[in-house]
Amino acid sequence: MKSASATIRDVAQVAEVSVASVSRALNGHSSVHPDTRARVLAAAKALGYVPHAGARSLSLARSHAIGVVLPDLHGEFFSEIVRGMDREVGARGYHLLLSNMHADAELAAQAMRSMRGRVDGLIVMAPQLDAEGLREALPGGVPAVLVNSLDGAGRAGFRIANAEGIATVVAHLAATGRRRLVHVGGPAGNIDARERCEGFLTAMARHAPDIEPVVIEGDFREDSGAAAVAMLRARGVAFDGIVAANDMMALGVLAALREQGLSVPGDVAVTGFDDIPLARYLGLTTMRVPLAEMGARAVARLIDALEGGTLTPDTQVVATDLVIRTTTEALTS
Amino acid sequence: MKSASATIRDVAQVAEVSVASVSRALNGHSSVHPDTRARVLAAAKALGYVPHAGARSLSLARSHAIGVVLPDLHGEFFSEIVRGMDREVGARGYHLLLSNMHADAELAAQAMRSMRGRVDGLIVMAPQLDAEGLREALPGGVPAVLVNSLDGAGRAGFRIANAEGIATVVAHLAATGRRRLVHVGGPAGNIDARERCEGFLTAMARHAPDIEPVVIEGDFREDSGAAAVAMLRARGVAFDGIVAANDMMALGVLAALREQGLSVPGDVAVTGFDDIPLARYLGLTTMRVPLAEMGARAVARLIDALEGGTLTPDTQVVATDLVIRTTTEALTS
DNA sequence: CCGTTGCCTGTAACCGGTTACACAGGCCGG
DNA sequence: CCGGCCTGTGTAACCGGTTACAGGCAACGG
Repeated sequence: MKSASATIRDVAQVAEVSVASVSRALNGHSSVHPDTRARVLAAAKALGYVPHAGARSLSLARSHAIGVVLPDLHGEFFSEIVRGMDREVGARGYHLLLSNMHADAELAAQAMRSMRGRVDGLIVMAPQLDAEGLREALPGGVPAVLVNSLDGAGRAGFRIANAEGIATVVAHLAATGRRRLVHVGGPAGNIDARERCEGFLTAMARHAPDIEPVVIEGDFREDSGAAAVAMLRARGVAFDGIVAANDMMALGVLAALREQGLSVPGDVAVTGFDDIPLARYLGLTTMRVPLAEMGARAVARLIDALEGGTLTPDTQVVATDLVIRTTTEALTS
Repeated sequence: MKSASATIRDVAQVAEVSVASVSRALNGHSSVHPDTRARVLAAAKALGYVPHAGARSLSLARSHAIGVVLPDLHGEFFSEIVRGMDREVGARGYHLLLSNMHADAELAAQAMRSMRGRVDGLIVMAPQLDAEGLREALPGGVPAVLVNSLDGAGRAGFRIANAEGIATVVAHLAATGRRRLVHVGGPAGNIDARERCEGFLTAMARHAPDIEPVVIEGDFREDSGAAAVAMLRARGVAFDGIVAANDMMALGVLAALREQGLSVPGDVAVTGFDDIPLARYLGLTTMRVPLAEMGARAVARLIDALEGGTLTPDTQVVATDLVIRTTTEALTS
């Protein structure tokens, strides 16, 4: 029981061998005499020796940690992704270093820089950064995988099939007889939000060319879904379906509609996007995005590259699945 | 644009000064001539120099990272706590290093050891470890704050006022006329589960001494809540209230009850514990535990200690609040 | 009996920072 | 003119590991 932790030199002294032998013995090198190894192991145990990971990674130029940069941990969207990463990372003997990033590009760059020498690779989720800001923020020498981010300069990455997903949603709603659709979009500047919005407009042009599509900008949070409904009612817009750009806003929409005495799905159908765990409980029809799987795949790809492979600079698209629940049940008219 | 990152010596060479001056200039020491500082800054920018955090922390014996050890990231319980930690840690310029821990004490110890030299302090959430296992697993030299864990050996910690919380729940149910209560408990060996279970029995002894309290063991996950209901029905147990040891099981209970044609709260009242975000959406009456706040406080306490304060080895109790929603509405008989 | 080989071990350099200490030079007062 | 102080800088040790390289020693063949 000592307060100051033992170093490898302490172990060497107790075992009466050199530090080199201690290092070799503890790392399972073959060229160590069994007797020596035993003495070293005994000394290490007696001293309660634990290798200093920082020193080791400095000398090995390998930290066995990967850094995760994300906008925030609010809501289940990022939580799910991180959960998937955590699982994969644990299975492969790595650690996860979290870093929150503000929207500001300069601070984002700072956050990433502060990880150099601390992690072997980076996973960056920066849906709110433009290509320019992202390229500047990304440090030079570190392998990085981008998730839901604009591809600044040919980096490896993952992105969600947003436009296709929204198109599926619109088609589904059209099939159940809804045509006067409103899209509640995400914040300006967010790449997912933009792709989903554009997908909505494209799909509407095909499925309901005679209808003028309505888009209201939200911020991906619950409140803005409710606010969108309030605005629609205030303006007297007629609608029979609301396509929210994510699940949280859809929940706000649901609550607001019910509060206004509108029935779902009787009067209005509602859809979300992401299929966060919460959606299942509320019967929300949504596009399932394999969030945890995407996180795990990002980690796997990064670690594969770190351990000898190469990081091909292409963007992999993760597909989405329509999950039909009660908020879009067919009208029984 | 170089692949190999520049070191401080490269900067020194370009700026034509010594490494000491570079270090001093970049760290804002006062005893640096303005001209020198300017040359250093220019050279650093030209080379795209970013300090190597690993090397720095080795020499400073300070990593500005704190390690978090937890059982898993499933469910919102730990997610919420981590979110609170993340917020606090970001505000104070630290990083969070995550490490999942298996239930096995030996693996848990391994996980903690692997963090030595990588973090300045540890936050340990190990509700499933007994005092013995925890004491063995905890590394010697690292300051640690325990959250929801048995206090192995006078460590600083936080714990939830579980027994008091459950007592409040039982009292609330009794006040609405429910007396035949069933407790669906958490997994054996989990400290929160045990405290909640004991709290339930104690409270029952006071509020309904004539009733034989029923306890069914679950595992804190949704399925086991449903399984508990199935078992109760199979055994023909009569009950008018179910006190689940956490929210997730309460959700399983709710679903199973409705599937069996029982009305909530008409036939049966249901309560959870934790007040995870999900609970609000489902109208679940529960005890609110300030999870994020607890995470933030744990971090704050640890960092305060790291930065000069001392870590007092006492356990702070976080209080819970009863949140009454629809699953325990009073009977209108 | 000697050279070679293979096994094991120790010395010391290195990873990339920080900083104690020494010291050069300019300025001051005596 | 000289000693002391103050400012700014460089040299080198150190943090705690890993490992290239050199070398000691026993066994072995010629």
